[in-house]
Amino acid sequence: MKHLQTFHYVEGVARAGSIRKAADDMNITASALNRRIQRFEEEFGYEIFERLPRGVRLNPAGELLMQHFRVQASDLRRVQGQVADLSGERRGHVSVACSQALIPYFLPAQIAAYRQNHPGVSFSVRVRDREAAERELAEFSSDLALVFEPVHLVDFEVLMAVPQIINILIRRDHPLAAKPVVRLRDCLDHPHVLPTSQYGVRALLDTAAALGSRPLNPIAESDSFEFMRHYVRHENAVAFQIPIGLHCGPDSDCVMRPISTRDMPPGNLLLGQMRGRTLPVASARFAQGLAQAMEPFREANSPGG
Amino acid sequence: MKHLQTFHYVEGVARAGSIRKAADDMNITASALNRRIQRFEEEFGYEIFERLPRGVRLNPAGELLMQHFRVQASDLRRVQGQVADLSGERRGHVSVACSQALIPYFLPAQIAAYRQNHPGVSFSVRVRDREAAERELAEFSSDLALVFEPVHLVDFEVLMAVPQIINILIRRDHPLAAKPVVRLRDCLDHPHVLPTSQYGVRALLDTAAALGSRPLNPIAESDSFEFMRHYVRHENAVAFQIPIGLHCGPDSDCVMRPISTRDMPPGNLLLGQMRGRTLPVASARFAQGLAQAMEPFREANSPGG
DNA sequence: CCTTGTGCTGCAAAAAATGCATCGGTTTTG
DNA sequence: CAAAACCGATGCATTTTTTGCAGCACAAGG
Repeated sequence: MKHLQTFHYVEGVARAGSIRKAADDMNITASALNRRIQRFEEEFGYEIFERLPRGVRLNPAGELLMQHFRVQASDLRRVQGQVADLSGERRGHVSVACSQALIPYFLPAQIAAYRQNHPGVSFSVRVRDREAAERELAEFSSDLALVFEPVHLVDFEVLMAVPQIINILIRRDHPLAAKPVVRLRDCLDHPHVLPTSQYGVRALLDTAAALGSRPLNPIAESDSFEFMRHYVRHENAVAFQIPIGLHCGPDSDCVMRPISTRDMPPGNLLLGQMRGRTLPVASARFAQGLAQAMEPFREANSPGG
Repeated sequence: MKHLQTFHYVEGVARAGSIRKAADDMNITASALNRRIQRFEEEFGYEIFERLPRGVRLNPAGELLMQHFRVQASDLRRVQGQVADLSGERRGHVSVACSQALIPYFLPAQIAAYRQNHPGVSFSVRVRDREAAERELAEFSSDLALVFEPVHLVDFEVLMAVPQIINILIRRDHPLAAKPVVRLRDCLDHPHVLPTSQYGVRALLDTAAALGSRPLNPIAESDSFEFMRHYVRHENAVAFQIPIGLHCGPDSDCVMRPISTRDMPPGNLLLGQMRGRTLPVASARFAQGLAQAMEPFREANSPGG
């Protein structure tokens, strides 16, 4: 959209931290870009960048303005969606920031199901840790966030919450597979792999371990749940996962077992949006569908096994 | 602001109902304006005007877009206000749509008081009947509305409400001046002047008269409270007014007397804004002050006498 | 049937944005 | 301590975009 060009340029400069770099990124001359900024500052009435010896940086006024631009751009997309809707097209675009756990099974299935009814709607799926997912919402780069145990919850409007008991993922021949429910201390006695600290599962494990005064002693740590999932097959270790993230069929070589709630409280898987924002039609509908689909996972133990 | 130029043009065309007329109004050629519209429609992806044989008219998509533009423009002003605020200027502009009753005493005093502390803030005061005031809010042409007995209340977010007992305004030598509280039927026995039907006072009188099965029989009807106020001096008639609208000092030749609440329920004087909107700093502050100043008028009878 | 008013379009002129080279400044580097 | 590397700003020629003018086709009203 043409009249948002200024926004695009300002954003580029803010991101690059220098007009020249930004100009390079956006295939424009530094002088042209520089003048665009100057022109805009003039008509806006205030400088929005502070000029540093090594470049530029948004000043508070600029931050305010950027937020305004983001809202504006997002709202324009919403209007376009509504217009498409009333011309019977049901088009649109939905962008979701989500935790890794949702990537393999849950989200693909949900999106496919939604697209079956609305082929005109396209999706962006971004894997983000809890922190980044919330930031995406605030910056209007994502419409929805689906995260396990979000950190701040400022500007995060909860659309749906389902408690999730943390499960361990082990091989069928692992000694712990015999019990239907396992204790945390038993898990820690066996070799275990842990997610890195930016993940909600790790945060819960950290506090639980501290309370039980049993130190975590991971043989491996990773920011990839997929890695951990595959690793347990090799060394017969214990991995941790929330039930919604994994389906262990009866013919799978792995099983899941819930950790006793006496050791660890369930964490919350939250579906949320930017507080106060009016979502585009497509996103709102999709969120509704997601919420419905999340319901069965409420307090769910390891499904199958 | 440059990037809102399209908005300005679209609005002009929508208002004029024809591209050529709008072009004339806005000092631009019809061809240039026409092409702006076309270009915009192209990049927006949908037509926003329906072409009629005698001109153009916004289609539903266009209506949606206009609303978006209005929000956007209003939000930009808010941001500019905030920026001015953080550079310590405390500038801004407040626009108020209000009923006639507030014009002579209440609003001038309030605005003067506010401007004493914030000389950088300017004001627009528009006299509007209840209907128009609410429309102004919805179209973002006014930040605040101060109306007696609003009609629809959709999109009207109430910031403050004070009940107002309708008073009669009469000369000191009028027979009804003897009683501290008057009955409606007694008023109707005397010659009386009434506001026209778009006003809240009239609406309340209409229903009360209907309930008491006593017909209204105005010797004069006017849309100007000022006219009615002066008329009572000439023919010794009865006029109706809400207490906040008038100060009758002890040396005045007129007095006010409340109508018994057995005959008429108090109406509400409401201060409101567009639902869900974030007001500019200045407007929000001023609204706060207004609300405080309204408090003493709660259920107030004729002040002074 | 002609007049009036509409939106639309080809073409030349005017206006705006861009690219290039360069200046004056600060920081980094050798 | 000087040279190199960046930085934002600016003057000027060029390119791109926008505008104005004139005229077209079409529909309504007299």
